[in-house]
Amino acid sequence: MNTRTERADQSSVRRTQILAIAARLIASQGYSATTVRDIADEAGILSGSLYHHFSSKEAILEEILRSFMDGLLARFEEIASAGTSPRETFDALVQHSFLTIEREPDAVGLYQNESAFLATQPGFEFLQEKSSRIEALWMTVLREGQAAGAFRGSMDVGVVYRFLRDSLWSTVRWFRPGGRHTAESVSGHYLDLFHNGLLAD
Amino acid sequence: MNTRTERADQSSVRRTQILAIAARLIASQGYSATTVRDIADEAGILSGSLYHHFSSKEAILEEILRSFMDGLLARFEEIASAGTSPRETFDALVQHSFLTIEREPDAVGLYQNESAFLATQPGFEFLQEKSSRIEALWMTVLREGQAAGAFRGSMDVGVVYRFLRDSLWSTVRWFRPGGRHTAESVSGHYLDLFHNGLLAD
Amino acid sequence: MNTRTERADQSSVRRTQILAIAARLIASQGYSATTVRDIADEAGILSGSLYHHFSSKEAILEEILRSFMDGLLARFEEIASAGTSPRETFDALVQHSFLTIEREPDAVGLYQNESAFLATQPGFEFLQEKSSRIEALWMTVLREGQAAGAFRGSMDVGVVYRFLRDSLWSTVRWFRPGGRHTAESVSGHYLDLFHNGLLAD
Amino acid sequence: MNTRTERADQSSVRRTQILAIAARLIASQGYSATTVRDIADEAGILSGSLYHHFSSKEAILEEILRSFMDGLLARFEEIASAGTSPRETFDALVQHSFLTIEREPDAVGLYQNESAFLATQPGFEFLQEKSSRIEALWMTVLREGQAAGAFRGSMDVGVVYRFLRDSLWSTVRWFRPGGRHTAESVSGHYLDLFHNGLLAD
DNA sequence: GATGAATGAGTGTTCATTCAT
DNA sequence: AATGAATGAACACTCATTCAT
Repeated sequence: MNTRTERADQSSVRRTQILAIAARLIASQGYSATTVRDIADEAGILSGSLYHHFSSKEAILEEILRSFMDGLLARFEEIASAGTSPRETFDALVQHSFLTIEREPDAVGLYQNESAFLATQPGFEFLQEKSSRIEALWMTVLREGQAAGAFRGSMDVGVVYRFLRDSLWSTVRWFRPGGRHTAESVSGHYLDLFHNGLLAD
Repeated sequence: MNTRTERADQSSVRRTQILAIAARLIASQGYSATTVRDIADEAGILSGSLYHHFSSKEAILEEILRSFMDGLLARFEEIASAGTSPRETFDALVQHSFLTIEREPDAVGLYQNESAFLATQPGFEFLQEKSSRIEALWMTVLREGQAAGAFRGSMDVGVVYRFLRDSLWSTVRWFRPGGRHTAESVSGHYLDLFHNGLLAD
Repeated sequence: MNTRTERADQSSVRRTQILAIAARLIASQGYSATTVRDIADEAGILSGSLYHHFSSKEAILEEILRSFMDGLLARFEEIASAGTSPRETFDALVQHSFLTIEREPDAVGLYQNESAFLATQPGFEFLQEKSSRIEALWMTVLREGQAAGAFRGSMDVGVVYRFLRDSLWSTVRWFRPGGRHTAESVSGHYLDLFHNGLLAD
Repeated sequence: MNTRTERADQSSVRRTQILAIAARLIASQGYSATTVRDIADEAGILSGSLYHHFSSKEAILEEILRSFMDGLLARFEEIASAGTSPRETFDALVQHSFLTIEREPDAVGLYQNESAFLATQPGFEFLQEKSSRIEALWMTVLREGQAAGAFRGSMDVGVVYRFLRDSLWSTVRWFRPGGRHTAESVSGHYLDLFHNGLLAD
């Protein structure tokens, strides 16, 4: 590996470190309560030095969200196009979601807290677009499941999707890696509840 | 009604107006992105004049959250002590929750966005305390339902509660009064899903 | 005079003070080398307090230039429409210009230093417009003077105007009120030179 | 030519390029509004790399001004000591000045905009000194012209010099090489006006 | 109860400059 | 001769808060 490549890699490493730090702080304090000085302090540099790597505070936020959404959508699309039955696909989508919460809790938390407001802001239109595509993908699975007789046909799929989605992603607030739960165990509880409901019999 | 009472009432009216404005702004933009000037502008006064009504920006936030939590807990306790069956109690709790979202969407939204971070801040310990009591109340209903054979006994009540709670309150993000849904219709969808689950048969 | 009027006047007084301070500093150091702290320091307030009176540093600059240009153009138009002979009008324009330099040397100096660059900047289009109208007004006087046989007909009026204008307004760099020269004496020298030229006979 | 000399020449070429770029940017935007990054960008290098050629931003400015002033004064001295008549000398000084504006508009423009402020700054005393010598040289020509009966004796030579100088050098703001005017044509207009004045007869 | 002027701390960002590589 | 990461000071501007009027 030559010197130029090493340097580019180091640069990439530095950027990635900063993005991780920023994601953590923004996820826990909120975007506007997190200062660039907070981020720089944790990165061990001065706040002005951040601008060597990123053009603005907002650009950091955008990069975190964009790469999170891109990765998530890509993986969801793989799962949806795997040719499995609607119920199997649904279960796999759920399992991957909990895996994502386990692996990237900061990006998930940040998205949960900030995306509603950001989606309307210039430069963040991609949030709307990606989440629409994710919604369409889940809705398709639910509708196909109804058509195939796997899911109850009487439900309003649009409303059900929202209940499922919110219940799933809100998990990030209490399910943190290293605690009592794993992605797998939470997935299990989630699927049991949403498959069968609360009622006995 | 004497002059003193009238004045106190006017003051109270003004306070209530300001609290409503603040709740709306904070719910939509977040606490730290909402300035006291934003609030004052909407109230038609100068920002400094807010301090005749409230001692600080934080005090406004606290008052909104405290009265919201107090009211909610009080009503939940009424419902829980009505002597109905666990399933009836559960359904009533759900219905009242959606009614609360319909009536006080700003307080609910604000609570959803800010409470996680605030709960650890000095002066906001009451958030932790009230929400613990609410949690205990719901958990009791769920456990009693299991004991009575109404709810499936195999579920982890703690995890189920979180799924139920998050799904329910997150509704505030898409169910706004005056839209396609009413508290009643959303309640219906919610109870159908959580009672019976997704799966057919 | 009631309290409200007094206060509005004080406010106006404060603004005027700040504008005068800013004009002086910007005229001597340049706009971008003059900081809002420089201005605030001289005004005896903190830099942030300037924003109670003006929305931005640029707004201060704009207000100085706009009121200067408006006043100058208005007076020039009065002079040009007084019905005097071309030569009398010309002399009066010159005399008023030197009077302006004597009375508002900071605005004149600031205009000399910054207007060329600013004229192309958004929000400062008025500079171009006003100076075009001033140019048209002088050119008319010069052309009428040629037509009337008062001024030599062989000269290129456009070029001559520029020589006259630059020589006149550049005076601000060395003719400061309170020095060896007065507006009247400098006017005399200027008119003698430009009327009769350098050459003897 | 040996390697060392070649290298020094390359270095010299690079320096000259950078000086030309800097002169152009500073002339059009002003010194403090021109960043070292602006200069480096146009030179195709990073801003830090400028410091291999110049010790500071100020050193660039100084070098531009010093070489401009040295060249101008040297040429003026040649003209003044050519033994021609005062009027011929005067005309030659004017002609050379316009030639200088045509050849080095950036240095001239930069000097016009910045020298008044810079002259008082440490490290730029040479500006004062050179311009004093230039002034003395022109004043001598004017006085000798008066003594010889070529120029009118009634004029205040000090004031006249300033009018002549400002009118001449301000030309840089509107006379740019490649436009409608040449140094020669502008010289002609200038000399006609200042020789003979505006008035007919 | 409200104004308007001001404070003082802090915000995101820019800049000339340094230096190991 | 140039890079790229960093510095440290400064910048324009914002904010919650205070207080005399």
